[in-house]
Amino acid sequence: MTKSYTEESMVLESQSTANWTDECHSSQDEHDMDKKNGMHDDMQKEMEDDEEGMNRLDEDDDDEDDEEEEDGDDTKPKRRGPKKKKMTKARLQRFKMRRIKANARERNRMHGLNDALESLRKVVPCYSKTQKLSKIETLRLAKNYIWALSEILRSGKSPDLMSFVQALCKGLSQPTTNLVAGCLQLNPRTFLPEQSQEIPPHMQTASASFTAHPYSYQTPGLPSPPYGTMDSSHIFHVKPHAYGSALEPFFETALTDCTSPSFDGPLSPPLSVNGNFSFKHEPSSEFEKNYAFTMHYQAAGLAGPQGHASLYASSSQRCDIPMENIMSYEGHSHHERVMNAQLNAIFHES
DNA sequence: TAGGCCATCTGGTCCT
DNA sequence: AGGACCAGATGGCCTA
Repeated sequence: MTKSYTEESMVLESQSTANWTDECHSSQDEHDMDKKNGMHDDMQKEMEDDEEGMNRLDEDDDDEDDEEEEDGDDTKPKRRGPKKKKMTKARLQRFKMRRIKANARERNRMHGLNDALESLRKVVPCYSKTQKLSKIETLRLAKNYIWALSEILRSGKSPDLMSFVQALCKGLSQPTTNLVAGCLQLNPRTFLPEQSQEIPPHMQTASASFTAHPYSYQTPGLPSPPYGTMDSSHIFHVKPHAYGSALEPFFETALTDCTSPSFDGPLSPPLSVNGNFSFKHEPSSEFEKNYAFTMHYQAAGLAGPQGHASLYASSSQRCDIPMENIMSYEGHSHHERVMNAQLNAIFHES
């Protein structure tokens, strides 16, 4: 393993590996993990040395004071300033010990972070055990998801399918976009830039109106593609509007869609007071059948009409969804449970 | 083979 | 002093 060597670590390197070769009561867990992760041979050797050093720490610690006084080299002129402590064997070992413990903590911390990320993967659309979203894509999708749901809550209107998916995929890489589309049983090409002209006029309108995502990834500081390639403001060449007003057309369109012949239900908020969160987009043509997509979250026990009823006109007014079109999230029931819990929390906390 | 993603180590900084 | 957090560096794995 190549490391960024510091003075201290180089000393460590040269002294420790040569001297501490005896008893090794190393942690089997760490070794297994390292092997699993394809740890370098010399890295493993290093770890072994570290652990040996740890085991011998107690013995050597007793000698520390004596060794610290061994500084007596009279031939060199004395240096001013704070005396730099000599890196004695004991100090080296203490340093190594600290380093080992710090490494372990850091590993645990990162594992905790990864666990949290894994939890996040499970509650955003497109959870798959087999094809995991990358960390960065998970965060981006989650952010888009939260944003989209917030807008639904804020406006109290159902978004149309295409715009919702576009919102989800905003700023995501092409592969992730495909993945999300696949999970939602959509054809990703239907909302990719080069295919935009194939989108039915009403969908183009809806999509175009959803282009003012305030947190677009099309910013100079971000890495070059594939990131940021899905910003629909450049997809549809529509001028971004200011946040807030920008979404209104999107939800207005959704409203229109919901009252169009494609929807047999009345005007309906996607998320009712009872926590019934549902989209409906019944395909009205062969073309649209490709986009069959639904979400249906049943959140029992959420605040009743007295709670957040004011947000939405009536909990009984919903666009219900044909169950045959239910989205194909892996672990959908789990997803639902988590969502229910989250909605519960949201409604009960506010 | 290049690029993306990831796990790990490491040193620095801040806080208790 | 020690722990948490962070960012940089590095090397392994995987895929187009």
